[in-house]
Amino acid sequence: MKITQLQLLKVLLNNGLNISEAAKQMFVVQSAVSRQLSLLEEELGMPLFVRKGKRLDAPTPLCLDIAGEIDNMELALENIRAVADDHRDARVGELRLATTHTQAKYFLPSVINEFREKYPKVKIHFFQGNPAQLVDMLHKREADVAVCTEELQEHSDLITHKCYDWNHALIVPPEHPLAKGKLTLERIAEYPLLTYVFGFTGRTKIQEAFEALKLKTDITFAATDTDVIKSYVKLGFGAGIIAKMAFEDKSNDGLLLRDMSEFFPSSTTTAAYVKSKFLKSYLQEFIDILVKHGKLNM
Amino acid sequence: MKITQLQLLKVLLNNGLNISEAAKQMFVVQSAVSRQLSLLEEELGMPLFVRKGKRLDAPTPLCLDIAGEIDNMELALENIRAVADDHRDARVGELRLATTHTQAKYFLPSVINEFREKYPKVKIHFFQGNPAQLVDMLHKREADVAVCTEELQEHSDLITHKCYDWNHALIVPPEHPLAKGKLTLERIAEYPLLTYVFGFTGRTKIQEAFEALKLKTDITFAATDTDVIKSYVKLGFGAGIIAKMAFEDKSNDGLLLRDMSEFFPSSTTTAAYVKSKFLKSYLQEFIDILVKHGKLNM
DNA sequence: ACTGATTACGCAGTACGTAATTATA
DNA sequence: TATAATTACGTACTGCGTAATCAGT
Repeated sequence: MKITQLQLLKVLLNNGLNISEAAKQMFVVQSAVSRQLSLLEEELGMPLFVRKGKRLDAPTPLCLDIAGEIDNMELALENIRAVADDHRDARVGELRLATTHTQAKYFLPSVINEFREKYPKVKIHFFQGNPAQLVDMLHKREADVAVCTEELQEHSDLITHKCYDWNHALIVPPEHPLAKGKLTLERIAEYPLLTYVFGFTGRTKIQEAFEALKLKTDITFAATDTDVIKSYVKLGFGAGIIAKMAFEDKSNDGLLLRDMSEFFPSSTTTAAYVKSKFLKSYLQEFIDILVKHGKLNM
Repeated sequence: MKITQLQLLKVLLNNGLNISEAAKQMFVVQSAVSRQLSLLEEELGMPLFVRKGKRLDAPTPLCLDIAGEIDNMELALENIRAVADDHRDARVGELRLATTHTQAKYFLPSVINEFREKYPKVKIHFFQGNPAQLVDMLHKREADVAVCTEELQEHSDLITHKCYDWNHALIVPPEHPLAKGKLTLERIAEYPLLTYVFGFTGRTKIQEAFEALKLKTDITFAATDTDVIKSYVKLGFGAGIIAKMAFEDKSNDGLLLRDMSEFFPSSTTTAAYVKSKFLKSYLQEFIDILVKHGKLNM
């Protein structure tokens, strides 16, 4: 049983059981993949895929049962390499950070700044996505750490660190009716709204608050990031509901901010990584900085 | 990075860092081991052992950090093989059972009997040892399941199943003064006692009960198994304190049993296996039978 | 016809063994 | 001196690539 044979199996599962495609990803020719797969099946004494003629049609139950163990093995191997890298030189390496636009733009800059000062030689890679994608990146080990607001606590195979709590706020142009007077959800619901798409930054909490009062909202427009929402609010498309901290920015030219913390429960921004992952020392420290800056923000 | 290179590292650590010895265990010559070790060190970019001239003197911190991950990897590989074996034929294989003498003799026979009827083709290997050794065997994966009374619940990397509770009892020859009259710990402490050695079958509970009353005991004789204790009790060496269920045996010829459940807290016999181990279907069922028979005993 | 998988065969890299060398107890 | 580790070199094996064959869309 060879490491590459087992990895091959995962690659096949992730590429529609296409041997040719798997071969490309592993930088070998099809015949090599075909043979290694046969050898592995022979060693295990059972087929890993049901064939339709010569094509792979579906994974066998055995194959699926094995897949999880291969994940464990790959993680162990990556950890071994990480441990060695850390012992060799704990100040170099890369940090693959998966996060959402809002966190990347409004929370992380100061964190990254402090981190870069301490570890100038660590290459930082940003990956953006929705929270579900971020979790997926962690599981596939394409990212080391994820930072976002939703979804993270629910996964028992992730270790999470609370960074900070925040609330939502309303942004409107000065001439908008909601710019003045007492705010209520009932009043707000009368106007077109712009906010985040589902799965992002507390969108469900917004939804639930309105629904709890049986209010129908006119969410004209939903985006993944605050900047887009702001732009359209400026253009007069309606009132925006955004993460409050996303307002602390120079480019708000003229928009008014109104607190909405009384209407929606606060959200928590969280950092996470996979449970049995070995954290190189600079990753460990990155998490520490994240949490520290989170506390400063509160 | 090759599987065998990583396994080699564990073998070295388990054999006093002796390359020649490791070579024997891996069925290759010394030079092969030496070279593979060098290659691994080269790939990791750091030495795994500090050398004293040409001999390995001590593992580096890196080496120790890596060792745990290698365990995970080996476990994953063993699980893969086990899954495949299970899919190929779930009725054959081996069951490596680590247990103490008392459990092997008085609790397990009926369990083994039922199991063998269902799985006549599974080879059963018994390993005996003290509870600490049993745990060690699980960790080194030299045994699949351990059954004993102590030590198991405290290990968070083991999954445990309660089998049954039991109490201690006193055995004496008919002519012994303790054969008659009301039993008290004070009275018992006046006579020479025979019981289990430390680390076995509730010995600490016996100790603690006497100490709680500030009684000094004369434990003349301690053994790992009940049979030996019985023999010496018959020879008049003193009174024996044994697991009560160990009396249900033909060969007690003449010894008297007196219940002691009021003096010592009951003990629990438990089955355990390592947390992330894949259990073949017959192992799963073996555990079920263990628990079932445990309940019958209560 | 075209895409995709298997089989056959030659070549290259890797790992082992034997043996010589060097170092330690 | 005996034991243990490294280095050198020849050999066998394993895994890849090219190419031909076979099967499905």
